[in-house]
Amino acid sequence: MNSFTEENYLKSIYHLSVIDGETVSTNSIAAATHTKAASVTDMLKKLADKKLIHYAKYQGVSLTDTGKQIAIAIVRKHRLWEFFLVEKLNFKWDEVHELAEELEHITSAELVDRLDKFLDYPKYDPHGDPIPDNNGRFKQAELKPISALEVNTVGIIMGVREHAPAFLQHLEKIGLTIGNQIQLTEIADYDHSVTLNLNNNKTINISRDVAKNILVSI
Amino acid sequence: MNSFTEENYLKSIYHLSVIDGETVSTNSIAAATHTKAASVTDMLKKLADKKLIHYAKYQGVSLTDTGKQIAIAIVRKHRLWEFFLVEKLNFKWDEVHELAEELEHITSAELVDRLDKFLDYPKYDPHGDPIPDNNGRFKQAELKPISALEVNTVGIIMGVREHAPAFLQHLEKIGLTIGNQIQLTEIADYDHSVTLNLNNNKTINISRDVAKNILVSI
DNA sequence: AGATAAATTTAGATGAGTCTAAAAAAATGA
DNA sequence: TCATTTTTTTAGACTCATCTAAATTTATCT
Repeated sequence: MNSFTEENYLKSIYHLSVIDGETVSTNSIAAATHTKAASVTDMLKKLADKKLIHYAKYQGVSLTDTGKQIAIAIVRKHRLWEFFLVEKLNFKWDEVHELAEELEHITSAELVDRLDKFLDYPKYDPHGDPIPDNNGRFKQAELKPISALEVNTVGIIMGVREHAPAFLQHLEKIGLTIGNQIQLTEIADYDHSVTLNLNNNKTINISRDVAKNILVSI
Repeated sequence: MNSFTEENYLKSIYHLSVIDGETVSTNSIAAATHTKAASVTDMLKKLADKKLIHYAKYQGVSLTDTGKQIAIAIVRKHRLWEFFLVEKLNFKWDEVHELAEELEHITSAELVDRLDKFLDYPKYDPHGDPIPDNNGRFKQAELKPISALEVNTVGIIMGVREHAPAFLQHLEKIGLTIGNQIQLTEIADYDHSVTLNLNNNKTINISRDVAKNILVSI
C-alpha cells in the first residue's frame, strides 16, 4: 500500500498536471505539498521505483496510468466526503476542504462506493468540481473564469479555482455562490476589475484576481 | 497535538484499564498495539512527558485525567462512526471495526458533534457498547457474560466482549444478535458449554468461550 | 557562446516509531 | 530465603519523511 504521504504527492502531481500540463516540476510540487525541493526529489525516486510516476532527473515528472488511477481515487474520495459534509452534516462550503484532506485517506474502496450510493451518486462537489465515478471517469464541464468573458456575456457560476476558506468566505460576503447567474456588464480599463449583474438585480464589482478564480458555464 | 500512534496507545491503555483494573502492564499494551515491549516503554516515556499517563518504571501505567479525556474522545468517535457505517451505509456489524479504527483518528471535534446530531444522538454502537456524549459521559449498563448466569435466567443480549469479525460472524451463523432474548436452560458439567432457548423457540448450544464473550442484561 | 541565474539533485543530519539483543528489576516457588 | 523465571527497561540500529547546505544541471540573457 501507499502511505498517507505518498498519496498526497500523487494527488498534488495530479492537480498540478491538470493546471500546468503534462509534466510537473519539482519546485511546484514542493510548493503544493509545503515541503522543500530536496524532500520532493527523495519522494520522486520512491514513487518512480513503485512505477507510479515517470521520472527522469531534471526533466520533471508525470503520472503513470497506475499513479493517475490512484490520484483520481483520492480526488473521488475527497469530493464525495465534501459533498457528505455539506449535504448531510450542514457544514458550509468554506469549512470542508481541510476535513476532506483527512477523510480522503481512509482506505476502504467499499466505504467510498457505499458513501457514493448513500449520497445518491452526486456529480459535483460543493465547489463545483466533478466527482469521478468508481471507475475514475468524470467529465469536466466546459468552464471559463469570469476574467475570460466578454462584456454582456451571461453565465452560471459552476465552480472555483481557489479553495482557501478566506476566498470562499469572501464570495459569501459579496453574495456569490454556486448556481448564481451573472452577467458581465463592464471591464474596467484601469485595473481590469469586473462589474457583474446578479439575477436578483444587484450589481457588484470584483477584482481581476477574484474574477480569475470563479468559473462559469456560458 | 497527538499523533495517530499516540492516540492508539491511549485508547489501548484505556480499554485495558477497563478490563484489567487501574494500572496496565507494558506487555499487555504491547499485545494490544501489536508492538514489542521495548517499543511500548519508549512510548510510555513520551506519553508521561506529555502528562497523559502516570508512569513509574516497572510499576505499570494509568491515564491522567487529560489522557483519559483524550481516550474517551477517541472511543466516542470510533463508536459513532461504527453506528454511521451500519445505520446509514448498511455495513454489517462484523465489517465496521477496522474501518472505524481509521475514522476515529479524524481530528475535528466539530465533525464528531455534527455526526452525532445527524445520527440523532445514539446511545449504543452496533456491538452494544455505550457511546460517550460530547462531554465524555456515558453509562455502562449493568451487563453480565452469559457464562456468569445461573440456569433458567432470562436475559437480553446487549453487547459483546470480542469484536473480531470471525467471532461476530459466528454469532450471525448460530442466530444470535443484539436485542435477542435468551434463556439459559442448561450448563454442561463436562465442558461448561451452555444451552440457550431463543424466543423463536429454537434451542442452541454454545461453548464456554463464546458464552464468556456475550453480554446480557437480566 | 559564455556568464550568470534558477532549478534540481546529492550528501549528510534529524526526529518519530519501531526493532533485536542484552541488562536490570520484580515475581515466583521450592 | 534465594535461585529461577518473567517482565520491563536500556542500548544500539533501522526506516520513513523531512531538513539545510553544497554541488550539479539546465535555462536565460546579453
